[in-house]
Amino acid sequence: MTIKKKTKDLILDAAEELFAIRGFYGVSIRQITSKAEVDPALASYHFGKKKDIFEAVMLRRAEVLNRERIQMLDDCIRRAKPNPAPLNEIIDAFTHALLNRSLKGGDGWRSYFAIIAQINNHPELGGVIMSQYFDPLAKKFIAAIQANMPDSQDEDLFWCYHFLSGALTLTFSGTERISKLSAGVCSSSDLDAVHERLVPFITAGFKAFDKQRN
Amino acid sequence: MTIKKKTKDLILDAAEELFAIRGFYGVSIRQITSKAEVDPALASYHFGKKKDIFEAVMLRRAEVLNRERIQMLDDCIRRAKPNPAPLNEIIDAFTHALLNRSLKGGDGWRSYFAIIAQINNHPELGGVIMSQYFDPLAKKFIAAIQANMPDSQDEDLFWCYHFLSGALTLTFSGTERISKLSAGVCSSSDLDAVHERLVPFITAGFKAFDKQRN
DNA sequence: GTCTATAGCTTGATAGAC
DNA sequence: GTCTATCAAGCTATAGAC
Repeated sequence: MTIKKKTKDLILDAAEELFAIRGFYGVSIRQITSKAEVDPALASYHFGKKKDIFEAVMLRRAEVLNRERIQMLDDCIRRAKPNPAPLNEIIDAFTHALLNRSLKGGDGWRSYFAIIAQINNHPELGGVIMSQYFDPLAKKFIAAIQANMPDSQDEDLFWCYHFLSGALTLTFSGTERISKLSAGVCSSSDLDAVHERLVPFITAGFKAFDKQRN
Repeated sequence: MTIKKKTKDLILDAAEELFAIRGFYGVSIRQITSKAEVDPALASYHFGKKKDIFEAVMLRRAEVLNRERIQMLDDCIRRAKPNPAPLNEIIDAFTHALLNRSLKGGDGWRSYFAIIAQINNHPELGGVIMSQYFDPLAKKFIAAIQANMPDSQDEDLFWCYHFLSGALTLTFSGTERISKLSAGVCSSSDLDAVHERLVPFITAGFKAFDKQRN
């Protein structure tokens, strides 16, 4: 039943796990191929340069993720018609697939999100790689929020999106800081707990800029 | 007038700037000493190992920062007595010194905060270094919030703090992503704009978990 | 597709002269 | 405190045999 994994995937799996912990520069090709139990020369044969391995890691899961998120957004817009979709459902559509994969997707997904968290907060790469993979989707979500808050100002909404992005990616980072800070009351890996709190928190934040309601 | 900087500070300045852009592993000791225009051997003479340079960079600005923040918190608590301090003032006390230094503190401070953003989202270091330097202060702020929202649940507050931390540090990261996403409507470096929006956003988020108000 | 072998660098760290 | 010189190790990347 278990089919032997292709070399390419073995390399990507190993690279994903190592990049998540030590970042791009903290990992060597030899460490990757060693963890993948594959010859070092095969990395450049299959991918080319080290940067190409990293981009392949990024790309592999981005597509499936964004497809799910757009699907959820479209669903909640359709359900609400002819009214605009409720704010909390929009936020949930934005975050649900991510939190869910991060919780139940296995180690590969967890590593992937840890990389995303680092990239998003990286001064050079955040504006390039994150934009490349996620801006088209971000624009769709902001448009949906605009439909819900027609009198709001663009600048407010973009900044709110920015805060959402920061809160969300820190959650992915896999830091156990909140466990220590709360003396065990909270656990970083308890993504159900985040699930229940992130959406109301962010929704309330956006609503603070709804001119119609205030 | 201009006093010649000591070698130690030259090294720290250069290291700070380089670590901010490329992370710990992405920077070599030779790159640091070269930028500092100082002999490579002096790095280990003054600091020891590479990790010691990094920790010296972290430590240098943490103390002055936390002193300012605690001062502001104590002030707003004293002003409100005998009532609990208002939520928005507590959040402002938590963020004001950081945003202000990041805006007007010069390049060194900007680099420092970019490092903080990366560390906070780093799976290994976030739970160690951030806790070490900032958890005592975080606990004071959460206690102040608890005084304002006495019926709230601890678990809710810790998670809200976590979201605050993520939103705040992403702002420091210096990514220009929001500039691109908003097609120029917002600019990452316009920290006045953040100043006006972060506090109401986060305050509203916390209030969503205030049992007394809902 | 896989592996051996290796070229050509750069790295962290230090010993020892001044 | 500063600098020269250097070591051993690790690095990316590839050429060429199988």
